[in-house]
Amino acid sequence: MATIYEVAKLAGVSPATVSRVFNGSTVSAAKVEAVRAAAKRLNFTPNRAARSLRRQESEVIALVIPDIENPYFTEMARGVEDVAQQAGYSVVLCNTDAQIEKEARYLRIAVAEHMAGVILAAAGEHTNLDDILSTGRPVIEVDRSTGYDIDGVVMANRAAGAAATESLVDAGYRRIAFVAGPQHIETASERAEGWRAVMRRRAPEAPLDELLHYSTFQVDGGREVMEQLLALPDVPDAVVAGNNLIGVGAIQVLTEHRLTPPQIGVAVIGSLPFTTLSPRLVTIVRLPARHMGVTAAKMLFERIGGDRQPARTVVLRSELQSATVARPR
Amino acid sequence: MATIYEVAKLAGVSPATVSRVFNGSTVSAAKVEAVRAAAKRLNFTPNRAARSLRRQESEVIALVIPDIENPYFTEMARGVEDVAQQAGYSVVLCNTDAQIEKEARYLRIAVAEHMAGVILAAAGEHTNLDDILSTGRPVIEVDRSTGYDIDGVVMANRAAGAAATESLVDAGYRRIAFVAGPQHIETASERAEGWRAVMRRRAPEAPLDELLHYSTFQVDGGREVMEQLLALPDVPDAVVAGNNLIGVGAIQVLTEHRLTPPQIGVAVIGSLPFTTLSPRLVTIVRLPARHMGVTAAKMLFERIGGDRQPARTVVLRSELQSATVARPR
DNA sequence: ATTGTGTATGAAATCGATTTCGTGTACCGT
DNA sequence: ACGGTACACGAAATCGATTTCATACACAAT
Repeated sequence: MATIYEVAKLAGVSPATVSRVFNGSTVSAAKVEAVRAAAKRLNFTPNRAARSLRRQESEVIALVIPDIENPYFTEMARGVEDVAQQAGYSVVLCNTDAQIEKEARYLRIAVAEHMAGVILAAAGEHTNLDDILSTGRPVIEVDRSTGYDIDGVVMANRAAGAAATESLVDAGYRRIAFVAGPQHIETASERAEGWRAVMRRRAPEAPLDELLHYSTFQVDGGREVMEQLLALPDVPDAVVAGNNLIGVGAIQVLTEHRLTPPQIGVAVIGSLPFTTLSPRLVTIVRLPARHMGVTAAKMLFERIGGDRQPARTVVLRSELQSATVARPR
Repeated sequence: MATIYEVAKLAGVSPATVSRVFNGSTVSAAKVEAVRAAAKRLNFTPNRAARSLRRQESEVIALVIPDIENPYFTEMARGVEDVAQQAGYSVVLCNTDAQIEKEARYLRIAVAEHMAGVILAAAGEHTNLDDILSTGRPVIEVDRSTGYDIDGVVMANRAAGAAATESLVDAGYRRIAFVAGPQHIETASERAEGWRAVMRRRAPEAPLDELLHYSTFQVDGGREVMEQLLALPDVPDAVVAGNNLIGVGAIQVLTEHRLTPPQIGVAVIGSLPFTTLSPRLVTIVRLPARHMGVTAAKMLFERIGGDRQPARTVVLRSELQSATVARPR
């Protein structure tokens, strides 16, 4: 590992000049040439630790997400990664498992490592950003808001919930259950509100309180609630899954019970990238996760670049990827 | 951000003593107490950049994988993350998209950042580890070997390919196609060899050359080859997918053609965590990806801890998660 | 009493890049 | 020709923690 001093000696200049060459300051063409040649010959790469110590900032950003195994978040991570790579930054992926303590630990590390910024999909409702924000480091919230006045990118959750429900109503279903995520997570309750609004308007006879079930945003959560729904005396004729994993769980259970669309209507909020379903049997409301990652990363780099405008929130719209066909009579 | 100097001043000791308190050197009980109190009061966290500059090593490891959106690799990442977190390290996730250039870039960063070590699922066959190994940093290869004499964790690919194939033969299929990944990736060719060996022995009449198809390790690759197979004059009666994503693609196409098991036999090497298939219709040979990550991370930390024994390779066995039922007559 | 063996601790050097400060030179306008 | 401005560039300070080196003291052994 060659240092800037060795390069300087070989090129016959001072270390300061070497630094200037690599950071685009004014250096005469001849010396630039000499430094470049020396650097190449010694296979020089600047020591990032030294740089970030001096600069008080490293070329690393943290992406903090609650579930690394959820394709929704990996798709988002992919978007973040692509933008970061372009900007010459690396991404530290921090999986919090939806636990505040793990999240807090990672946020502390982000500060201690002088990371350039953080993109955060909060683990719960009590995320504390006081410390990190007081250092001036930019934080972008994604998917869920934190209650702080910071930049963010969220999905139009209410609209997504409504679109999913609407599609089932259009197909002729009426007794439509909604399997939401944890009640205290805003993504979950907002999507449920979308469902509720459509139900009130278009299926006013349906007993909403019986049809709404909170769960976890995971496959097992979806399975569990779906089993419960099927055991009900008055089984719903359709179900909206509050996220992709709940959808997977619900459909698994339905398949096991040999109850598949269109016998029962199914709508999922979020994509199912690795399913093997026949398209067009299930309503899928696609959430642009990759785009969310890209947008958040771009905002983050604007802030890193020194942008000081007031905080913004970008709301991304969902898209009907496939719609349930009409219910058989 | 309090520094060690401020803590020292508040505690009435020298910075050296503060450092010693946090790094477990001999300090009198009274001063330990004073330093701890001062540190807590100032909310002191050691500056990682300064530490890694001095120590020539940071508490970060790199996990380099070819496809962050493949659940196989995220499952692995999960295992790595858990072990790293326990050890107090962070994980930088590096997605190479199977491109050597991106991979080389990340490896360069790993060196420049003085990362403590690297876990690498190689992008291709030409990974160059000369530079990073010459720095003495440990590298653990996972899933695919690199040709260097380093620690590694791989799957028993031949056995996995054989088990998948065997299950289909047992179920009564004979004309079993194999959709492999890219020919030059060892994982792909080894699994194909497992298939070939079983076919030779138990279905000697099958035309192996016609039945083996190389593709990409992605959903689209699986779709493409499956379409081709179905267009053949002499359609195979079963298919083995060389990895999870190929399996997804193949099953998607089969579903679209209304050709589902057991009309055609299907075996997949790798899990399909988010499918909604009826269990027991498709053979699934589970690969212990999480365990691979855990094992690799443990090996890495042994090396980071100074272990100098000769390189080891751990081979993990696959497991028959579900077996295709007998072919209908 | 003297030498030896630790232990506790502070002063100062160190890691390697960046950046401030100051000097020297070239070029411009008048 | 002279003051002024800009540029090129080296010396040295700096970022914050770790670590070496040296010192001081306590206690044991001779």
